[in-house]
Amino acid sequence: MRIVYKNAVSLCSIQEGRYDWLLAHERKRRIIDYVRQYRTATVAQLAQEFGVHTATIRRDLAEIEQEGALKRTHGGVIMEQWTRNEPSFNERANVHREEKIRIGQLAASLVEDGENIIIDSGTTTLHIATHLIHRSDITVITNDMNVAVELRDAPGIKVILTGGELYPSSYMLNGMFTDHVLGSLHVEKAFIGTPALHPQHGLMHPEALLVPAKQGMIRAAGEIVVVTDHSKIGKLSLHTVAPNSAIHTLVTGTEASDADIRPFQERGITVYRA
Amino acid sequence: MRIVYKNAVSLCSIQEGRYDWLLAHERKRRIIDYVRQYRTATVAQLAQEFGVHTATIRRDLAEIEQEGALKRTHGGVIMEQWTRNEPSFNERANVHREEKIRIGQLAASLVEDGENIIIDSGTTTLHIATHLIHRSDITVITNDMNVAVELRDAPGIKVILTGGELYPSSYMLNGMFTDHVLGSLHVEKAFIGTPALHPQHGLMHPEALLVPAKQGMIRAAGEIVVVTDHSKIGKLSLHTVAPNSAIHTLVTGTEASDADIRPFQERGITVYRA
DNA sequence: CAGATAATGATCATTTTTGTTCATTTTTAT
DNA sequence: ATAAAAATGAACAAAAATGATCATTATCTG
Repeated sequence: MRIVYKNAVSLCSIQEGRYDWLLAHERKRRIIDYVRQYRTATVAQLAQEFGVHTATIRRDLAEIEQEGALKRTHGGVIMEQWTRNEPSFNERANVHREEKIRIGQLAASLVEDGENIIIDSGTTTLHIATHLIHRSDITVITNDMNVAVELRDAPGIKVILTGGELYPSSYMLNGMFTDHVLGSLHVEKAFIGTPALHPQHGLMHPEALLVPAKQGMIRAAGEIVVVTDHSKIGKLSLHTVAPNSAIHTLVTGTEASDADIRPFQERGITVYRA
Repeated sequence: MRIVYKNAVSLCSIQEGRYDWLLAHERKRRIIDYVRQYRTATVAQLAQEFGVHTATIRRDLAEIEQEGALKRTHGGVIMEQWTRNEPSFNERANVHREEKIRIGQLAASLVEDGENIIIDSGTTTLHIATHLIHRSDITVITNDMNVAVELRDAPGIKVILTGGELYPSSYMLNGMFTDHVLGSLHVEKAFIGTPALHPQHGLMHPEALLVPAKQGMIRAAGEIVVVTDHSKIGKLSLHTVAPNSAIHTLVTGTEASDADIRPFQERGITVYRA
């Protein structure tokens, strides 16, 4: 951001039409935006960002905290968190965590500004959401409350949660309403996670209840991107969600071997290893 | 447009060449447009933009504020909408917290095993969910992710989240999908929270976007239970969500006076003070 | 065209906001 | 645990914005 001090008076200093000193009110609003984007900020950072004294930032933060939007700490502010973490969820998330983060980052880079996308429920797909926070003009449809919460404060992102029944002890929505919402939408891309991806049988899943939602996502999207860590490749499971011919792109980790991915490449699927 | 000849022409006005010869009224209209576009503006910005003295802008702003279109602040103006910030969730949750807990507990006791109920989004209604955790054989439909998460691990409770768009910086779902889901359900009871309950006008709400969801909940339920702390009783707001005749039961706190609740009792509404 | 009326610009005392300093508290490193 | 470093809040000074007043300019009316 370009900072122009108030007392630097130049009559015709309209440069690219943006005036760069802020109303106190606007500054407070932007502080909130800033912290929502980056989750945390120091007083010094904010003072520099907005070109004001740290005392001013402290005064602003005191007011903002009073309003309840953010939580102050020594040295800065953080977002008031929704951390009611499920142990089993965390456990799953920590298996191949590094790989999943890389996959999420790469998958997020496949999303272009202005697109509407579907993000499936899952630990890997959640990392896609995390990497979309700073993006703008994107609509995300998801059946995962974690994804929704992750993107809740992202100013450039509109979040639509499919309705449905809360799958026991998870943050995932399923059932008739989910299917109905997905059936009435069309998006550019769908990012689908999976516990089993087989060279012959394609996308598979052990739980029949969850199959229709995934199939609905696949039907609703023009391009299907499957994201999964390397350990799921080659696995079999009970139900076939979709054949490999429905998949356009596969994002996995560098841990996946050439042999793992070759069958998919041969079927015309673009494979990325993050 | 009327032409006004001025002899004092500022350099910037020549360069800009757009806003030089404006009638006062036209200028005011454009100020409003400008602020609508940029969300905020400083007096200095506007003075430069329209080539008039800051005192003139101040006079304009005073009138505009009088008319209610914009909100003045020190140094400039902002859009009213952004000032009249609904207090954040955390802030609201802490106002009358004890009373809301009592209301939630009493309201929860109105739910019988085996029933299907709707729980509206809100801080008071969230306490209803909290008091339902140990109950069994209850289906809860809600448009609030907080309610859903609260009941996520309750073994005896099935949770259905309506779909919809995530209302910015909240945990509330709204929009077409919400309305559709609510339109296809019927439940025994709906627990509705409200920021304004008026003896004559009934259930009111300041935000038009959120009205259809509440109306959908009311239509979907056989019995309407309004839960609200005493401070909301007697308040007016912009939109009428439902007349008092639609309400069957009102749960509020002991803080509510006899005079507060009498009008509702006279209309046949059962009133509980928790 | 002259005078009335309204709008604008300039000045200044007052109020609000921001910057500075410093004693105190909290965090970090030893 | 103790000392050094950093952050904080409070008090005060400086700067900027405001409202009121009054002079000036532009438009309207007869």
